Amino acid sequence: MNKSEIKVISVLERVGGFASAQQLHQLLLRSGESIGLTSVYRALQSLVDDKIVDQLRKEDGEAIYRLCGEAHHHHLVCKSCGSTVEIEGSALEKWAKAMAEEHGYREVGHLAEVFGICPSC
Amino acid sequence: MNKSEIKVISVLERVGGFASAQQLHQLLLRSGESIGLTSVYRALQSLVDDKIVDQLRKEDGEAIYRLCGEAHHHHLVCKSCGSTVEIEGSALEKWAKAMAEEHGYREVGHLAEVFGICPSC
DNA sequence: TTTAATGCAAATACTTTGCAGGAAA
DNA sequence: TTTCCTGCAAAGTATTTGCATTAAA
Repeated sequence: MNKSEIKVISVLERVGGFASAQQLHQLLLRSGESIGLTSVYRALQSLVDDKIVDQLRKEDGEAIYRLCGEAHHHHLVCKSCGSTVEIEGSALEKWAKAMAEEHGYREVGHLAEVFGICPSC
Repeated sequence: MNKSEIKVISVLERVGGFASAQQLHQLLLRSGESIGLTSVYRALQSLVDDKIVDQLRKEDGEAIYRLCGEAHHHHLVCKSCGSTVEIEGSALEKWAKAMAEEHGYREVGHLAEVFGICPSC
């Protein structure tokens, strides 16, 4: 955990939700921190790898980040405004495991996302 | 509905699931069609506006498209050799629907992929 | 002729990488 | 020293736009 990562975590805490790398960089500069955009990207990437930060994509393809809530979860994403909700996935885990076992697959992982239009859109 | 849009719809029908603009363009070229990447993007954008095509983003930010309301299946993919098996997904559909309803989401879709190491690898 | 469609090339936006200088151990 | 950290500048990638050419009506 280096300086950049600490700075990025603290600004993510301050934001309390999703923000893009560019926004986080601007916020850091405005609060007097000295940090390059490159370091923000590198810190975010490392935090995502360590599962400390969640990464998602807006409709326009820009990545947005926030501090992780729980361990393994999935997302319900609004196609219109991009707002997300973490959802419970034990039924999905079981399904993925069952399907993989049925076909003799080992070291099983999965990827899932549910999308739609949220109530406020 | 112009020529490009018709070509894009037909290749999406052939694909039967999600594909990126770049993939669709390659597929069209390989099947002997003459079309520019620009036209593929323009056709997709127009089809998305008309709600004929669904647009999503992969984790890496690339946009993927599929025909709306199309019944689809899922794949079990081998991380090692890339071979795939079609798997049954009714449990997953139910889960996705339940999660979305619980949060008041409409026009629900989902994206899921299971991966692992296949028996022969 | 008037309008719409097409595609190349350039522009754009976000993100990643190469590399050299600097900090830390 | 040796290793890691930084950030500028350059490169990379997906997508969009300007513009001149072509097809269609």
